[in-house]
Amino acid sequence: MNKSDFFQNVFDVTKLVPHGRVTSYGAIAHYLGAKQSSRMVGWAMNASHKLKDVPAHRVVNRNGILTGKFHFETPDRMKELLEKEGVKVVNDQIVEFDKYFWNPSIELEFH
DNA sequence: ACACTGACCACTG
DNA sequence: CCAGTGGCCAGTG
Repeated sequence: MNKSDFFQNVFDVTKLVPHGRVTSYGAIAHYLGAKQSSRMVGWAMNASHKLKDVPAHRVVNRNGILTGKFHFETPDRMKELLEKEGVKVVNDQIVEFDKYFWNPSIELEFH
């Protein structure tokens, strides 16, 4: 996997996050075999602004905090999108994050 | 070419 | 337990 593939894979995995579920930067990085490149996942999200079909709002940090909210059109946009999908957000943090967490390393595992 | 910055995370002492 | 730190690497000045 080369570098540009990494970015593309980040987008692909993000698109696979089911409606009403969320995942984390680290989980995506880990799934792609680069768990220490979670920062790059965030960077990829930044680049995903142009691609409108990437649900960047379903990607938060490992604590379920909406760290990327200020990169949306408005700071409340991310929360609105999540709550529209049934995910509760209080104080910029996802309530019962464990319940909604979608781990690609498990869900997309090949058997 | 160099230094610094991130929408982060796991490890260490 | 918590603060510090190293790793990752594309972009920017």
